[in-house]
Amino acid sequence: MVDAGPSWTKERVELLKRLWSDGRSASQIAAEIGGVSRNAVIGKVHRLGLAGRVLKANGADGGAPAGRRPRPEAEAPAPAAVETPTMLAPAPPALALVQAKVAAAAEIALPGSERVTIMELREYMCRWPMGDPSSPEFRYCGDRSITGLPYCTHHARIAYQPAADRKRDRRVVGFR
DNA sequence: CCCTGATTCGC
DNA sequence: GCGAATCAGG
Repeated sequence: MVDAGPSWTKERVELLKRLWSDGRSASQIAAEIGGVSRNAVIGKVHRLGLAGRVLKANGADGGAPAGRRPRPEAEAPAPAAVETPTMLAPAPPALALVQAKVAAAAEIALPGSERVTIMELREYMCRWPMGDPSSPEFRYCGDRSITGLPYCTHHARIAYQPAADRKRDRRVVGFR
């Protein structure tokens, strides 16, 4: 006689609780437990009333009307939006442009940096300029950008510095 | 394109 | 009760 299948046994629930309170993500917990999806983990967590970790550093935000759409009877096609490379052309702040030149002159070879031309630039790619925009060698970072932001995590930190941190000018060494 | 949790609803 | 689908966001 085999068991009816892996369900939320005491063991698995306790493991879930431990991992969740330990700060593990739902997908990691799902992989750890096995046999369940990340959605299953989240669903169980909510049913257990464990949801709402005081952790708000991630994309979790209460009050968002989500959920499965209630059985669509008809579905109208949506017009396709065309996006040309020109539309993707960045308009970086002057400060960022200067810093980009600094990076280009100093240390471009960042690990994991893809570097793409404007034609290769995709919506999800980092639009941080690298090199002289007037040069044929001009490239963009091309690394995976943060969704909703034009830059990758690395360049976003540079582009979006808190006002307090920007108060003092950064000395440009070896470039002017 | 990767990822996170939150919510709803058919089963 | 379960969890896929969906949503909202980084």
